[in-house]
Amino acid sequence: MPNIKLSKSEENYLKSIFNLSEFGNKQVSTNSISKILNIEPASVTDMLKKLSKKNLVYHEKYKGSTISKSGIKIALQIIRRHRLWEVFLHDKLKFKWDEIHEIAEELEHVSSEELIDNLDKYLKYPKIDPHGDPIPNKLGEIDFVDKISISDLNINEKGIVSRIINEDEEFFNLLKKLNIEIGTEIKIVDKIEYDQSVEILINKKSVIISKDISNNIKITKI
Amino acid sequence: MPNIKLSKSEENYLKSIFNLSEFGNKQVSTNSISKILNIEPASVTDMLKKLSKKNLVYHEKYKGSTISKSGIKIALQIIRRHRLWEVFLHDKLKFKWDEIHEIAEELEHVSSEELIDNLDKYLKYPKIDPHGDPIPNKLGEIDFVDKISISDLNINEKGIVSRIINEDEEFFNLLKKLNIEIGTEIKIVDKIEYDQSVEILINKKSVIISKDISNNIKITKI
DNA sequence: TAAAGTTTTTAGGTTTGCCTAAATTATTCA
DNA sequence: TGAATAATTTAGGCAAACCTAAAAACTTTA
Repeated sequence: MPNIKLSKSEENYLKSIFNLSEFGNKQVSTNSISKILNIEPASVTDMLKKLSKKNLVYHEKYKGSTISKSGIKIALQIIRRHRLWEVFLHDKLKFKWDEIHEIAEELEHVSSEELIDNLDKYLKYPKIDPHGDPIPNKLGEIDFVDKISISDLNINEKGIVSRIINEDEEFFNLLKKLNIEIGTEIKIVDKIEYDQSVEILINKKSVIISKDISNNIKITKI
Repeated sequence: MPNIKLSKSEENYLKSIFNLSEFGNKQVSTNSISKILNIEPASVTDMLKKLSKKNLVYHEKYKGSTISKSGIKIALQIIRRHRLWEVFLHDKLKFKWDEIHEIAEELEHVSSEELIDNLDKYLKYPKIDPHGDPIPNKLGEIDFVDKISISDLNINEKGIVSRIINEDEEFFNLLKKLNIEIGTEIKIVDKIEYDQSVEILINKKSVIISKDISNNIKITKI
């Protein structure tokens, strides 16, 4: 397969389509891509045609788009680059958890395979990024640890925080206030039926968090 | 001064113009920029107009271009980014001397001031890059060590290799063969009038190098 | 099931950064 | 010094990646 060199735009589209498709399994609407990338639907259609011609997505007029095998492969490489840079920014350059995403968004488009491989080695082949997201290896293989949310636990069950979905600064600050970070152990004290908020125990202190918050915190059951 | 965000192209032009201008002192011809960037003269004219409108260069029709104060400032920041990345690639990621330029050429356009400052700190504020070129600090200040070439030494004088001008792989391989790298001590054995080649002593072995080669190797006299 | 609403596409523009060909200006040198 | 040559600019085009407005196709719902 001739390693096609893609533009930054094309790479961003592929990454978004992959993310929206839930690992290539779902059809993706033109509108959803438009919203995620903040680009008008008409422009998205243009690009879908282009990616379609390159066999990176299948696009059926007025229906939706599916990412192809080779599209997935490329998307995983971009995600790999992104997450490795995040590890570097966080662990080596001491950036805070919520500052790394934007910079990694730029760095991920520097396309030298050797660069990424050497970076990977330098970082000692990390398996997850600072948000707890798994990092694909050189071959695009990725650990699909099917994570559950806090709200999926029952009363008295325990878990370890393993992944934070929302990457906004606001959310980051909230977690800091709650003393929650990756690795934190939590225990479900109570589940409130009314609004599905959850009372949890963190370091022997109990707090009540909303449904929205608990959905954004993935855990490993213990 | 409102921090204008420049495109990759604009940054590359500014960097080239700065380099050709010998630190802002010389007028630069449209043709010389064209040659360095491998872009047709007509396109260079277009860009010069654009940079002129932004007050980054002064451009006089059919005469030449001069880089402005603010142009120099920006150029120095780009050079700073480039050289810091080169140090990172060489020292941390263990890239070879001749592989780093191309990758740094990409990385230098990732424009986060915080990124570069943290990188600088992480690398312990290096003063020179792997080629021996000085790295501007955050303020754009740069050590102007006025280096002399091998050919400037007289017979029996000694020097330490401090900077390699030519960054091509070929030249790199040649230096490897000659056992020359930054820090190597050399002594002038003889200067051949005929073609201005020089006989030098490296690690007790004597070799004759052409004028072109000796011009590309800067040294510090000892 | 047809009208209304939503989604998607088409058509026609814009900007950026490049190109070629031709015109203009500057320089060289006989 | 003026004719040839070289350097530079102008003019007109092109592709990429956006945009808006309008048309077309799908979906919902009364």
